[in-house]
Amino acid sequence: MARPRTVDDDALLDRARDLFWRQGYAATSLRDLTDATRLSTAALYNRFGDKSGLFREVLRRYADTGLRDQLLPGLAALPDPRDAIVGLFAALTALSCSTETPSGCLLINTALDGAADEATRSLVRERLSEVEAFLRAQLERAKAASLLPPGTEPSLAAEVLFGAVLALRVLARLDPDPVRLHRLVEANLAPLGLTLKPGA
Amino acid sequence: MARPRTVDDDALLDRARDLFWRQGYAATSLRDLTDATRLSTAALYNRFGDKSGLFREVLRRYADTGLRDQLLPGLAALPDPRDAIVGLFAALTALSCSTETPSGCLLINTALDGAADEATRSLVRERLSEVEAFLRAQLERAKAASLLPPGTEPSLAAEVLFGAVLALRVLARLDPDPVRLHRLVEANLAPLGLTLKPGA
DNA sequence: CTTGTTATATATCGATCGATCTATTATTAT
DNA sequence: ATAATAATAGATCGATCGATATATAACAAG
Repeated sequence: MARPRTVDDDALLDRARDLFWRQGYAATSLRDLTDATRLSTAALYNRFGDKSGLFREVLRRYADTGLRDQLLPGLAALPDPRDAIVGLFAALTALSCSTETPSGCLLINTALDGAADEATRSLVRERLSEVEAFLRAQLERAKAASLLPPGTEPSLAAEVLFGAVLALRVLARLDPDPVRLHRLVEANLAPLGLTLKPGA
Repeated sequence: MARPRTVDDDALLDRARDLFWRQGYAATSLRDLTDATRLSTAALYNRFGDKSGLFREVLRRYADTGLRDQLLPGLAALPDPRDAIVGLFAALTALSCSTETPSGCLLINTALDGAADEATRSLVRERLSEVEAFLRAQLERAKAASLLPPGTEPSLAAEVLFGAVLALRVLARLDPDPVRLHRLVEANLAPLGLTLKPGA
């Protein structure tokens, strides 16, 4: 019983996401956002309250569509937990090497952005911790099935692999050399007897 | 043959550094900078050209005083290259755990800041690559002296350890838990037979 | 003391920032 | 048809942004 929206949230948030991703939060102006979304500031504020609220919605969608809804559940359903771990790194490496998307990870960029308010930082921590939780769960599955080198501690190994994720995503923005990124990932997977290469 | 400066560059850049470090480049205004330095915008522009020029000078001093001038040369002079590597991680871990300094690394924060111009990004890459070069040099020294596990490739190990540095510094801002940071560093040093603990 | 040079402060520039007010449009429910 | 509701555009708000023009202050060299 109201006027219908001319731009749906998904398309709107995707366009805003690309701006925030490339330029950062502070460097992306309302003017940039209205130009990209073809919507007035009034319309944006009616939906999201303010710029920070829009940004948080962008972050949520970024994390949800990128990880929570698609990638992680699919990987967790794999019979072999080692494939789940390798699959995550394969996806993140491919994303880091892609030229169609801005380099680096929007969540990690935001984690290092000192201008982010506490609500935003909290959201970032929550979503990034889901990645580590995924790794820990798969490593525990793998350990229970004796698929890991003896003495491997799932919780500690998950922290180390999560660190590898952070390094990968930072390096993707710092020096996006696909060869180097692959080398880094392989070196971090090797101690667990894992590799990106499918037939090895 | 000219009017003397009322504030020396070192003190000025230190105060500006703390602002950029905590808030980021875009979120730090000229007003913030003039308040902190007790200098007018005209004086700042006379010295540094513009805000970006001031920021680059801050970055240079940050990298020089933190790494190039003091830490790395002292470590490189140690007789045992393993002590040099461990010493670097000990210093970075202590810095990451300190509450007297803003969390995280200004260079890495800037690397992920999409608003940085190319001159700034180039400076960041150059200074961070010095860290990896240091690690590579020490690992080569160690390999030559047969101080590393057999088969260790210095260049690859340096990339992995540099990744650990990135992860450490990101995690310091994301979740600055000293216990966790130490655990991460130890886990990354262990494969090379190294440890932070001096008597082990 | 004068001249030249540099550092600084004050005042202010136009532009742009995020945000809001008012009015209008498009829809559903009655 | 009419009323109620929500979405949007257009205009504009005061504040603040980075930057600059002008004038003054403090020193060294002659």
